[in-house]
Amino acid sequence: MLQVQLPDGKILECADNASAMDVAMQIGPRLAKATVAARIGDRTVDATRPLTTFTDQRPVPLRLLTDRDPESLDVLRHSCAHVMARAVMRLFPDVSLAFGPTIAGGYYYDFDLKHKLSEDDFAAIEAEMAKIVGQEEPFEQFSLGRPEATQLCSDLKQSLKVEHIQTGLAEHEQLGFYRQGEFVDLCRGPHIPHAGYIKAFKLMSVAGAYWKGDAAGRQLQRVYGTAWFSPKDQQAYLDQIEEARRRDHRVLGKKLGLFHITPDVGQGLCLWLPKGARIRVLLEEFLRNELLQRGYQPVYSPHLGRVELYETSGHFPYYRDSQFPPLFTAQAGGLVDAWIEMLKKDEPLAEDAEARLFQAAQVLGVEIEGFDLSLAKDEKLKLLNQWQRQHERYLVKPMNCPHHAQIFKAQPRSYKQLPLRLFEFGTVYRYEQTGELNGMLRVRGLTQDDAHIFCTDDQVEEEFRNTIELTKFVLKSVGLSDYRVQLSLRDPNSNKYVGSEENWSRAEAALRKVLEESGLEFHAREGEAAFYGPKADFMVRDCIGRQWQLGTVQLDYNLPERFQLEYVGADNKMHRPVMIHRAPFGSMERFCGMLIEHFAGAFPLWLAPEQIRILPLSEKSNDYALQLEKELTDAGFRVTTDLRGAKVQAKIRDAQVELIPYMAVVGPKEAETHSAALRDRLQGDLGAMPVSEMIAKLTEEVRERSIRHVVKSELPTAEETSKEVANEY
RNA sequence: GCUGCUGUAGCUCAGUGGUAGAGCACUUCCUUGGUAAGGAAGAGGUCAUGGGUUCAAGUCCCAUCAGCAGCUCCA
Repeated sequence: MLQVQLPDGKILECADNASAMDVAMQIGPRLAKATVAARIGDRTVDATRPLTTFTDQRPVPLRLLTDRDPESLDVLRHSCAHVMARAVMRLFPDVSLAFGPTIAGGYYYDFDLKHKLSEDDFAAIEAEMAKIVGQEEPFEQFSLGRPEATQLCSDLKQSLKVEHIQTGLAEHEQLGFYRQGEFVDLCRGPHIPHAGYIKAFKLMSVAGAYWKGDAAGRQLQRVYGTAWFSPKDQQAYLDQIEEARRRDHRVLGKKLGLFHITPDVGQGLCLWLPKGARIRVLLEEFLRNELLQRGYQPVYSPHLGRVELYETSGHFPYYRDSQFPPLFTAQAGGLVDAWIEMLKKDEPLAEDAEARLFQAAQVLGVEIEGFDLSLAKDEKLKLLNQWQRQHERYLVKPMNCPHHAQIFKAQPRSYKQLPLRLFEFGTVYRYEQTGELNGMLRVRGLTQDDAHIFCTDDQVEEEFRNTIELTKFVLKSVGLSDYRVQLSLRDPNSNKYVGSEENWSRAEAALRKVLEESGLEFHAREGEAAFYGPKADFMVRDCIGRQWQLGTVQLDYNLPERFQLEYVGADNKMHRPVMIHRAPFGSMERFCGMLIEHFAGAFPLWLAPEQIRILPLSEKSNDYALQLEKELTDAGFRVTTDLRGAKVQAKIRDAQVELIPYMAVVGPKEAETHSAALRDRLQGDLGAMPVSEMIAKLTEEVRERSIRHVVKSELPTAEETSKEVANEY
């Protein structure tokens, strides 16, 4: 007999070869019907295979998973991925399968296929899937040794699977497969008992993807789908996607006149229209006041800096490809620069090509003493670099920190001045890849609410704690309360990082300690750190459950080293300060873009670009309306008056559509009593009230920075999209 | 950067080789109103750009630019 222990501690006696399904049946047929999979320890397993195949532990620690457990959805979706692959294979027999894991909200499967899939194919695939689901065939697991597994995949003409067994799975002695009817797939599982458990599914989109995520590798076609235990759940999911689409900041930004991006200015370069700029100014003023109170000092730095500055900081060599190319004052600068880059590459430059470069350089007035084409590569590089250093080269700044480091260096520093907190809304430019650009969320010119804190080793913890507090305060003020922190640490197996082992360990330990003490939800991730230090990023969830990376705090032991920053300590010796980079908003562009989506364009009163619109009943009341506009403007509000010769209903509708928080309807009655009929965008008519009362009410709402009208997502939010390929080997 | 899709009026879009269209917005006129669209008239286009095929191209082909989705990247 096999002993099984359920979550409530109860022990059941079962047959030696019992499966989770058998256990469920033993408890009750209704439970058995609802059972989808099972959990043994922290592993999700098939409900239909003997428990003894999964564990040697006795009694077996078993938790049955029904369609109500979140883990079950992953199982269902992965099975649905198999169903989809099977359908695709029936329609396109020459298809070669890659991977088909679950992801947040659904699943995908990558195909290598001659036929170019498009959404037009979805109906046929879905129809085939419906047939498969209707047949309710079971998923049957079996294992093979390496040679047999390789042979099987090869017989099935699945070359990608063969490749994967030989490379990615080189360590595995036994390889698992699942069979469903004629469809066999190399797969770790687990799966639902049979396809009939899929009560709702839908193909969502098709896109390109790379084999094993390698941009240099083969391009595959990826079909995304979703699957649910009930059509109702699926509809709720589709509704949420629709809601996200409605909130798209690019659409709202256009509709509400907040910002504009045009190829006439350049890709990824954002124009802030008056109303969008208004929101930004308000946020900047809010933060500036807060920083001044917290002992920060404002600084300004130029948009350009010498290339050498960024060579010193390390940014230029490391990020060269994602920066705008250097600017040269000498005419031939670009040519020499390109020449150097070509020489640096391993493949040798054709001799006549280099001769022509040399000639062109000479035409452009480059004179390099002692240069000869017959010189060794290193010699040539030395002379060309020497020429470059004798001529000015500038970079549009990709980072503010080197400038701020220079401000620190501008005078001798004493420990008494530390911590020195320098802040600037600094605009930086980065040459992001075309495919990455996305409205205001990913741009090529962005303004960071940047600051650098220079402090002693002893102050690091306290300063880091303060920045965490600041970020918490800022997020709270704009009504963002659902967030957690991602602590990004170095990848111990990589050598892309600069700085000593010891500094890294110290920095990582300090961050972890403060985060632990802060009570914030945080999780650590290795390999996500910046090249110069570990960081803590604020991952903020908006009102419909999407996650955004906004504020960031980064520790840096490296830059002070590179810039040779020093201060005089109490011991009259020179010491190296530590630098903390921090930006509670992150970038103004990204933050505002996120806020637009979070509020669906309906900003709270304190941030609304237009707070009140005065609607005169007819032209007869225009004079009073304008008088009221002046009064409200003097009281500090952002007000306009709708003087069009339209009916008040039409004016109301337009103001509603433009998401103006308050309307003030005025007619002869109001003019007589110096009042206004206030209309709340959300609650409707609030009735007439004296102007003084209205000012008091709205002033209070601004002062409190009240947030109303934010919807809360009904759906459980998908856990952050994991990079791991679940369900796959 | 890669793969795929898209580009027609300020906006949203229709137009499948034969005279450039609609709704909204805009302008003017009428209407002077009490909480989500009053009426009429008018103006607005090098059909993204450049080539090509054709008697004829918004429509077919090629290139470029830009946008969208996904991948890859993100100091």
